[in-house]
Amino acid sequence: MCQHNNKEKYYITTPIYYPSGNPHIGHCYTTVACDTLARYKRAKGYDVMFLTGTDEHGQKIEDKAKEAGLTPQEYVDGIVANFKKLWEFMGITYDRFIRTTDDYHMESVQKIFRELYDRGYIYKGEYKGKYCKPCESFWTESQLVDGKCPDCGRDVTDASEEAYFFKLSEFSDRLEKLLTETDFLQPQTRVNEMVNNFIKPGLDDLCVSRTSFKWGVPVDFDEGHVVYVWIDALSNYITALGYQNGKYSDFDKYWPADVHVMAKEIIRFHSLIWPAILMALELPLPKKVYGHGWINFGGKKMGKSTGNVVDPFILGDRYGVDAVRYHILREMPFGGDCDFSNENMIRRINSDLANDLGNLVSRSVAMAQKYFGDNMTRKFTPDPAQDDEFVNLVKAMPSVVEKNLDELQFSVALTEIFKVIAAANKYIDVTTPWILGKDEASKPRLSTVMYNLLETIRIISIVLHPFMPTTMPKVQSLLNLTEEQTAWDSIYTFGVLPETVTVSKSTPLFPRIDVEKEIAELDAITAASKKAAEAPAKPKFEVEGIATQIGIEDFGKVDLRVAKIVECEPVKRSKKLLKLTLDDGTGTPRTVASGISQWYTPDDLKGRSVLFVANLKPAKLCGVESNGMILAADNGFDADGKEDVKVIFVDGLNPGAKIH
RNA sequence: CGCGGGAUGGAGCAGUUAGGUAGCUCGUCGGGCUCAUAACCCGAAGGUCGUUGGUUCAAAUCCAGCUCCCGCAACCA
Repeated sequence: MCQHNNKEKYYITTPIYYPSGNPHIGHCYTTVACDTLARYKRAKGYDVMFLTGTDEHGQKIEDKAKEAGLTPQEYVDGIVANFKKLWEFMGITYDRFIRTTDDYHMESVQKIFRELYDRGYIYKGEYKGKYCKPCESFWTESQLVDGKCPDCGRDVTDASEEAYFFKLSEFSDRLEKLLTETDFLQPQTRVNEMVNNFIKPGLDDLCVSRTSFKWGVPVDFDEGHVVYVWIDALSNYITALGYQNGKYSDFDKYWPADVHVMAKEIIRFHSLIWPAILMALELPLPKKVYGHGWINFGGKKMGKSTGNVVDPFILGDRYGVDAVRYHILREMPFGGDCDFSNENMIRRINSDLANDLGNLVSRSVAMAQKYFGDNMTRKFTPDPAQDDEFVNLVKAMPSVVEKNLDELQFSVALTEIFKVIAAANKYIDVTTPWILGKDEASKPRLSTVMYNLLETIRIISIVLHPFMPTTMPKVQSLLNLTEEQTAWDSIYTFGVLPETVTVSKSTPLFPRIDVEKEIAELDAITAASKKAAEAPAKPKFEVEGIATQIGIEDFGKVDLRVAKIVECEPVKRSKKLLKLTLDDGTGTPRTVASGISQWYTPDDLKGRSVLFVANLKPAKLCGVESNGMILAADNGFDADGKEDVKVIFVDGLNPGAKIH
């Protein structure tokens, strides 16, 4: 073990998670990966700082809390407790947990915001959006519901509000260099995506304050403004070390971070916005940003409706936390996505953990006891033909594992370890201990074979410890290993195990799972939880509140007409739009785009008559100019729980007929 | 022509950067062993490497076109 006085530091972070819902298996992956790396680095003697936490501000939290009838703080407190419970359950050894609602963080954010302002990187400008006067609230285009205020359903007007902007555009060149000329962003395949999508088209300055909601860090020099997510959330990586606050004081020690780990959807924020903020603050940049893939289900992104059992608590309870940790780290390839299924997980647990690893330990320990009792003494009797290849393989493994762990290639590291496990099982077959055990004269040779096996198990137990922190100590206690014999640096030497090994009786480390029975049970759980989740949502067809009263003259402004659909085709580049050509009675064909392709195919619509708003201002949607709006009803939810929309057909009426 | 990823034996993947007998895990079938968690070891079957064309002595690999899948972004008048 390298016990230097000045231990090298290692600072690793997960993102701070958004607690608008409970944690799921995706959060688990990121956090388990970081934990494994943190444990590995600690074992190697690094002074590790492993940070995780939660990003608790913003409109969405405000809304969710309201829905639940709680204050935002009460709401996030509840969810954050669940996150912490899960991390404890999964054996996560984070050193610090930051919440953006922590006083010290909020204090730091205010100072950082002011510092950026003082340095001239933040300026006051105008944020354009849609405004609902009665509600006094701003909305973005995408928040609108049918072009109306999502709160009250009334019309909104173009308006702009005061907002602060960060001069992201100024860092364009430096960011491009950072991405293309260094290995800052991992995996490299993401670099093109960032450069082509965001840098080349030109980076816009970033809106970093809002006045439309209150749940956030107030801008301390301009009342009414709240710091928007970017500066609030990203700066957690430095405020948690005490940057601009008195809570902690190890910024100088741990910054810059050695690696920020995250899922790919937020790579953009960490590879563009975050470095730019740090450049503006004249702080060192993190050494590496690593974006991993997603855990999908049946090739599709994770979603509530997929109905898989993905509750990490349930999986951990049934199979053991270490098995879950192993599976997700083994399955996720470097940079890519992986597919999660209960079948795959159970199969992998059975074959890798029960059959190969568990059984290897079990049979080795059992033989040692059977032939030598509790204390086995090696009488060194090598057989190069049988031993050398195997022992050399074991000796070569640690450095390969370390290399892959350093590069966050967990699945490759595990594959390498399990090659040794397979080789050990084969070694037993080749050396046939049960034959050696029959003859007293071959006992010395037998003791050597057993020693090689137990020594291999010792080394494996150390390299697997960061991945499976609950199970490996059990293995080590079977061999009654001392602290030196389980130290990370001892894996480079084959022969650390003492000549006389004390062996304890073993019980199966990973019990075999009955696949069919287990799948059936999981399916039952899935069905039950799906039912429970849907029960309240399903039958509900809520009648929307009636909008505020209008005069007849207001209604008169809307020119409703009958039209016959003569042509209909999907709009390229769009998932939801259909392009309709209408006969509106004027003799001039009229083009209208309608977001109904989820519910209707072109053939459903051709030749049918519908109602539409004829005097709506034209708008361009995905390259199609739309001159009007087809009337349709929000018909609640269909049998699958999906939104149901029905176009109002009026077949037989004359195109152009006016509705009043 | 918005951006990116993918298509390899029944399933899941590696191999593509620096062209040259197509590899791994699971599953299937046959055999071996009996120390072990009906586990372990050996062997076999099974692939025109999405498609078309090009470069080359030689292409899963390089080039061009096409098809399909997934995601991001945009959009849901």
